[in-house]
Amino acid sequence: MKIATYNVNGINGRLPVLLKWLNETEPDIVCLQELKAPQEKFPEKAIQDLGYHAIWNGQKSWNGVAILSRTDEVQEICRELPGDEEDIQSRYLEAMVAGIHVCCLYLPNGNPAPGPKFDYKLRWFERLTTHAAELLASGKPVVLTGDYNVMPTELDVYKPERWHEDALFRPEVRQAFKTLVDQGWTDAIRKLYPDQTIYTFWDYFRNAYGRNAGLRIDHFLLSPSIAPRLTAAGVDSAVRGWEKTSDHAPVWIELSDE
DNA sequence: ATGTCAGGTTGGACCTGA
Repeated sequence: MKIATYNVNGINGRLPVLLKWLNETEPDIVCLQELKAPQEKFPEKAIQDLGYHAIWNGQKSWNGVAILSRTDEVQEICRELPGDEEDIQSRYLEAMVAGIHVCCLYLPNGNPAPGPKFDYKLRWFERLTTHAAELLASGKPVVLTGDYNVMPTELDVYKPERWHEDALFRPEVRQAFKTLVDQGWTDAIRKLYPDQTIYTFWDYFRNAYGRNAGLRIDHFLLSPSIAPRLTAAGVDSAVRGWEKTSDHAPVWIELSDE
């Protein structure tokens, strides 16, 4: 079974790219982030026509997450991260698919830092960590995936010295990611490729993709009950070179049958 | 500092967020 995560950066603006990629790679389960579309503007028909069930949590202009499945039904569990009833940003969606507890998240960017946006990012991270601990304690097979907006280590940044003050790389944020992973989660890409330079994002400026000036900020965290099933993982980086494409590339993992 | 996108709008040119 293949599970993918993809920050599409506008699902309607990038729809041809999304559909082409789905057709070519046929992931079983897909988590999408940055839909940038209100609930009623999700391209449900186009995605259904490719054979996918979908649930989504939309929002006008910004954010927005979705979970797609072409195997089993998607049984929604919740559409907000617990811990702040005043948080109205659509950044979280959790569902049961094919016996797997799938959590799709779009962690706040946090720039400029320091500032209220950075504070919001850290609070969001704390809420995620609290919720993740409960999921771990349940013992269920859980996949916690999406755009974390964090480069965990210097290996995940093309020029670390330029990013130390950025909200995606500041020590507080890297520590927050480490605290989360240290609960017992497996970073799928790093488990299989501990020393390789692997990026999932290249910004639109200065030919970043052409120069491979990238970041690794989209991650798969696996609970101990599912991590032993991990057989492969990768980034469909060629998609980043397509016309009218997102600044992120799709990331995927392959799981063996139980 | 630079640079490039998408979505949105006190309307086709500028704003925000990334």
